[in-house]
Amino acid sequence: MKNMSNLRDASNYERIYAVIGQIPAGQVGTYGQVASIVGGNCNPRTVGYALSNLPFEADVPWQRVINRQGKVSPRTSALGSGQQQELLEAEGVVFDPETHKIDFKQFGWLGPDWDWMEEHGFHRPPELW
DNA sequence: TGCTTGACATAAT
DNA sequence: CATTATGCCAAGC
Repeated sequence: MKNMSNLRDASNYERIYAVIGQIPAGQVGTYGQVASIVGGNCNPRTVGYALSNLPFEADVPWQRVINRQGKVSPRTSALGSGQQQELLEAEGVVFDPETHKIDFKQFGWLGPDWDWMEEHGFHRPPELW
């Protein structure tokens, strides 16, 4: 286990996983949002790629990361987007029965705690909702 | 080194 | 709403 108190020198993947790990149950973040928090040479595609490379057993709440449309990504790995939606619903996230989208105003993650970010060297994410 | 692909985002059409 | 185009970074070949 690495020293999680300083992620400034950690790889993008570790930073991405660390940020996603901060998303509480019942809330969802987006690929772009995670990328913004991680900052630097990290983009939405990098986040998606990192998650696609994520081992199944990894202790990362990957299901709480969805796309900007408010829907689970249609190309989610073997588990399938249906499974991802189930996991989120089990956490209290509600999908619109018609559009199959979640309401970011209700379930949108506002980012990690300020002190957590300061302690780990992250910067303030843009307020999207 | 260069090209292609990918669990994306955004703007234009 | 869908389709296209472009930008972005990491991996694989």
